[in-house]
Amino acid sequence: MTEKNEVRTEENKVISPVVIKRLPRYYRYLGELLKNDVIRISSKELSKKMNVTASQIRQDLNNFGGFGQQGYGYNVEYLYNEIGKILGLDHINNIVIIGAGNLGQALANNQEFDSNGFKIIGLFDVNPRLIGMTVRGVEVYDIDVLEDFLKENDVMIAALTLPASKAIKVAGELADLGIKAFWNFAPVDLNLPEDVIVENVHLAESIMTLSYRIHSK
Amino acid sequence: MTEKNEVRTEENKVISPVVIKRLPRYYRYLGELLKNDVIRISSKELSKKMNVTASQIRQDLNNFGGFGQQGYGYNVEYLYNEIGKILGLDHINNIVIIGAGNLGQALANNQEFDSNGFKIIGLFDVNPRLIGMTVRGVEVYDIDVLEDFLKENDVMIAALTLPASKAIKVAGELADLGIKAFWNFAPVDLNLPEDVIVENVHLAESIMTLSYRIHSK
DNA sequence: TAGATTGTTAATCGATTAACAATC
DNA sequence: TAGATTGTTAATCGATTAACAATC
Repeated sequence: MTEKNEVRTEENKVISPVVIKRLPRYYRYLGELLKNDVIRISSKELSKKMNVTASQIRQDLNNFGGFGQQGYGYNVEYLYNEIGKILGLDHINNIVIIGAGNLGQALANNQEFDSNGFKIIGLFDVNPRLIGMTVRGVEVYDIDVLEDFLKENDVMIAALTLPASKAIKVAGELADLGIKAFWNFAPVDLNLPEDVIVENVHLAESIMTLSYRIHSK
Repeated sequence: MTEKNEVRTEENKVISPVVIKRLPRYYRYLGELLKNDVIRISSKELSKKMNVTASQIRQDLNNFGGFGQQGYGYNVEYLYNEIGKILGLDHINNIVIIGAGNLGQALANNQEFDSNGFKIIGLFDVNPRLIGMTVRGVEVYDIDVLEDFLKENDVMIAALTLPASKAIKVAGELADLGIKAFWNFAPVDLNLPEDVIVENVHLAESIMTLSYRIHSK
């Protein structure tokens, strides 16, 4: 009996979402260390840099296996690569961006995604003034050709950078066309079938928590 | 003895960050209800809409006071306004955006911030091709005039939409100039004095958690 | 009044931290 | 070997859910 949207390791262990959220930050810090030619690091050293406990780092990593060595710590390059694999960054993940406004263009321009295997292969919009232009070599297509585009390309993720009202409709259509993962920037909750994954980036909610902290001081 | 960056109510109660993060979502749902002329709602009804437990809603709200009424539920407009006050949305929060690229422009163009009291009063960049242009009526200034601008304007928040390498330096300078709250879009952790608040939007980390869920299925 | 629903206490569940034996 | 540090179990802490008396 599997719960909806559960995430499990190969051994079929359930991994807590809070652990998953921390993995990319480990990955970023390890990437920095790697860039600085650091060969090995202990959970204690890393914990100081990252402002977390060494215990948490070891607990988190051991959800996925033993990557370290007693008395030594962790090999930076090995751990970096292993976390990359866990996060699926050893694959190319093709992305379409629905909504080619500033936000869609900002995502297309972001080099950080590229370098982690996220490949933006098309932008889509209804606005004729945007259609035909290119952003970092990626073309903006008429949204009418999206269905055909999806048939011809192996798209893993649809990023939704359009107004809330349109996002719901488009997400439903894309889900019907087989898209199983959405990166949603519209300020709305998409109600999609259970097997569809949604990651929300709610910017207004983000700045509101900042505002809270300012005003509650 | 107060812990660093703690957040307390008027009664000096510590509010958990997980509760704070949920408030904007309540606010959004209540706003929708208000728009649809719904007068009152019970925690049970709201819990169904939002996919959380009624218990959690009542617990969360009661951190800040009793906003409901036994046998009735909550008045939508009243609760909406009260949560708005808790979040500091009854103030105008002036924002400067440092980095006038696509992302900075996307934030400046976002009407959702405006309607919640977040007022973008200036964009700043080093790029002469951007300086002088306006985005939704907001001017892009040379970053050299930022110091003077901050003296003449009551800026609450600096949004950092520039490369990681530059973000650290600029954040330090802005903190020295008295900015106490940062909305950081650069993929780096800013290490600023204890009394400075930072809200991070790490987009690459967001899409990596999505990737994890795709590939761990 | 009777029914509904809150505010709040108690019970449960999950996440974090501490501790330490295993071992490199 | 001695010192260091992991992997993992146990203890603590915090968050969520359940339950229900209070009361509108």
